[in-house]
Amino acid sequence: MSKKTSSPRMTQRRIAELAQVSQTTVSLVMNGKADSSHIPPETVQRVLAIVADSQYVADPAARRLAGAANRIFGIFTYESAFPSESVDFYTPLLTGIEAAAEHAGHDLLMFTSAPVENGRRHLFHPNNRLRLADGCLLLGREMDADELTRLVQLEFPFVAVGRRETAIPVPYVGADYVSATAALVADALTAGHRDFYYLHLDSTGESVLDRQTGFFRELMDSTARFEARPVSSATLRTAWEEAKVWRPTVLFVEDPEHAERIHRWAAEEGIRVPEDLSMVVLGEHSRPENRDVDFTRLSAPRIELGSRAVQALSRMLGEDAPAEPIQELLACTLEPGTTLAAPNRDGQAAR
Amino acid sequence: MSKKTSSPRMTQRRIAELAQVSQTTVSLVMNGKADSSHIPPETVQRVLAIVADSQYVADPAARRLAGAANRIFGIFTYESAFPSESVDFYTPLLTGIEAAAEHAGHDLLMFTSAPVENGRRHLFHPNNRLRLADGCLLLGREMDADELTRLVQLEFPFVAVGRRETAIPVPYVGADYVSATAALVADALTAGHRDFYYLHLDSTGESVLDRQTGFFRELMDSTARFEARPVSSATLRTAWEEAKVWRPTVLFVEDPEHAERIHRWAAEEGIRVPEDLSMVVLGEHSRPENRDVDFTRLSAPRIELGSRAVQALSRMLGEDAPAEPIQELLACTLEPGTTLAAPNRDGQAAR
DNA sequence: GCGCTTTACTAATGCGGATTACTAGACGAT
DNA sequence: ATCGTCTAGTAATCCGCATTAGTAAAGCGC
Repeated sequence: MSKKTSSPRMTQRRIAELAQVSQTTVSLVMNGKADSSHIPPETVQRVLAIVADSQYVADPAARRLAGAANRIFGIFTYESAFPSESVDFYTPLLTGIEAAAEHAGHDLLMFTSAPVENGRRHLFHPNNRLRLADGCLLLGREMDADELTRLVQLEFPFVAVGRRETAIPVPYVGADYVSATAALVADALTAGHRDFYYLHLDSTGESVLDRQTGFFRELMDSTARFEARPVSSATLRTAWEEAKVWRPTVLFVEDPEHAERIHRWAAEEGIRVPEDLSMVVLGEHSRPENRDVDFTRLSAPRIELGSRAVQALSRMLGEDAPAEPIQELLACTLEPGTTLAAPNRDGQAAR
Repeated sequence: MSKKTSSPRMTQRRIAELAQVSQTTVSLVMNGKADSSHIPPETVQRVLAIVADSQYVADPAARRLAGAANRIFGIFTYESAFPSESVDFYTPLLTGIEAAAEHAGHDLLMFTSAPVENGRRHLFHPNNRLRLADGCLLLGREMDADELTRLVQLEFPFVAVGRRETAIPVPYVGADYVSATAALVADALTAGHRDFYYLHLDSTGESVLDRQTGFFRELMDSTARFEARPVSSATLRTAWEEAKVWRPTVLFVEDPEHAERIHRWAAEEGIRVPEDLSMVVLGEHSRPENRDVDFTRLSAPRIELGSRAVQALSRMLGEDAPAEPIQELLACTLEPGTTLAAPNRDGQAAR
C-alpha cells in the first residue's frame, strides 16, 4: 500500500533499494531468470511484492537499448493508410492486424512520419524509428524492391502483406489471385463462354500479374479465344469500344470502378448484362456496399491476411524461427454475383 | 560513396572515428547545437558528409533514454479500434489523426496490447509502452477517470478526443453536442413542434450528457411539453410503446440503430415519418451509407477532431506550452435529412 | 610575458535495464 | 586442513545518445 512516494520515477534501482537487493537481482527476477541464477523463492517474492505495489513499469527504451524485445510491431504502408481512396483497402487489413496484435499482446507502431516522394512513402529516411519495433509489416499494392533488400540486409524481421517476387525471397502472406482468377475463368468456360476479353491494369504489381497468370493459364489449355489489354481510367472508353469490336461473350475487368463505368455504358447502349455480355471483376479496391451492381468477382480474405501476417511475424521472432522465409498464400472467396451467365449464342454483344 | 563496411551498426561513435572527431561533436552537429558549441562550419560539413553517405539513423531508444523527444504519439482506444462495431466510430478519427501526424512528421504508437477487462481496455498495465511516446491521444466514448488522473500526476502529456469533465481539468478536443442538439430542438420548435420525446442512452459519458443538456436547455425556455427517457437495445420496444402513449409530435433518438428500428416499427404500424411523427437522431456510430433512412441529425466533424487533437498535443509539447489545459469544442454539422417536418395538428402519432 | 577571454573541441557521466563475470560463504569429499 | 562445488547473490559493463563540465590552444590587452 505504500505507493511510490512522490515523483522520482520508479526504476529497478529504487526497487532494489526497497527490497535490499541489487538492481541485477531485480532485473533477473523481472525476466524470469531467477531460477537459473540461484535466487531463492523468498527473495523473489520480496522483490515481486514491492514491484507489485510500486506500480513499476519497465522503461521500454532502456529495455530496447539493452537488446531486449519490446512486443512492438511496426506497420508501414506505402500509401497513406487512412485517407479516402485507400481507406477501404487498408481498413480490413488493419482490422485483422489489430485483432491479432491485441491477442498476442503487441503494440503497433505506425510509421506515418515516412516522407512522401511522388506519391510513395519511403521507409528509410534519416529519422526512421524502425529500430523501436521488433519487426514490421509492410502493406501496399506495390513496394520498393530496394527497401525490401535493405531490410533483408539489416536482418530486420518483416513480413509483406501480398505476394512479393524479388531477387532475394522475402517473407509474405498474400492472396492466391492466380487460382482464384483461374477458377473464375473455369466457371465462365463451364458456363459455355469461348470468347474472353480481359481489361487489366497496367502495373507490375504482383497481384496484377498474378491475375493475368491465372487468366492465361486457364485459357491456354482451353479451346477458347481470348484477348487481354491494359487499361487506365483515361483509356477505358477506347478500350471498351475496341472490346466491342472484338465481340467477347465475357469481359474480365480488373478494376471495379472500370467495371462500374462499363456496366453503365453497356446499359446505355442496350447491351444487357449478363444476357448479352457476362462480366467478371477481379479487383476490389472499394467496399462492396457502395456497388450498384453485384458483380461476379473474387474477394481476398483481407482481415485474415492481416492477422496471418502478424502471426507469421510472431513466428519469425520466436525461438524456433524458420530458416526459410515464410511465404503463405490464402485462398480467395469467389463471389457468385449476378453478372456471369451462359453466353447468348444468337445475339452477341455489340451487334 | 563508401557505404558502411559490413555489419557493425552505424553509430555516432563510428561516424566520429571516420570524421576524426569525438562522439560528442557528432551529437552536437546532429542536434543543431553546432553554432552554440563553437563547432566551425568545416567540421560540421565533414561530419554531415559522413552521416549522409553512411545512412546513419539515430537509435530512437537511445535518444529516448537520454531524454530526447522522438516524435511519436501514442494512441489509446478504450475500445478496440478496428473490430466491426467500432470501426466506423474510430476510422474517421484515425483518418484525421494520421493525416495530421503525417503532416507533422510523427509516428503513431497504438497501444493495442492494453489488456481488456470486462470490455474496457486499461492503459496502465505492467508492460505498457507509454513512455516510448512523447505524448498520447485518448479515444473512446467513456474513459477511466482514475487513469486520466494518473496521467496528469505523471505529467505525461495527453489529449482526450471528446469533452471530458473531471475533477482536475484535462486537455481535450471535442464536439459541441450541446449547441448542436439545442439547434436541432430549435429547428423543431420553429417547425411548430410542442411535444418532444427523447430516447437517450443510459450512460454517463460526456457526449451523452451534453446532448441531454442541449435538449433541456432549449426546451426549458420554451412553452413546449417534453419528456426524456433512457433506453437500451433491450428496452427499446417498451420505450416505443410508452412514447406512443405520451403522443409526441417529434421524437429525438440518440442511437441511430434505435432510430432505424423505431422507424421500421412506425412503418409497420402505419405511422408515417415525418408526416405523423418527426424524428431527429443525435448520435452517429455507424456510417451514413448504411442507412436506409436519411434522418435529420447532427454530425460531428470526426476527421477534424482527430487532426485538431494531434495539433493540440503538438502545441503542448512545443516550447510555448500553454499553462492551462487546451480545451476545444468543434461545431457539429446539422444534417437536414428528411425526417423533420411540421407537426400534423389533426392526427398525431399513434392515434 | 602574464592573465583573460574566446575558440574548438573532448572526457565523463547519466538515462534504465540486461547480462556477464566474479565473489563470499557454506558444504562435502579427501 | 585443503580443494572443489554449489548457493546467493553483486559489481561492472554495455547499449547509443545527449549533455555538462572541462581543457588545451590561440588571441589580446597592457
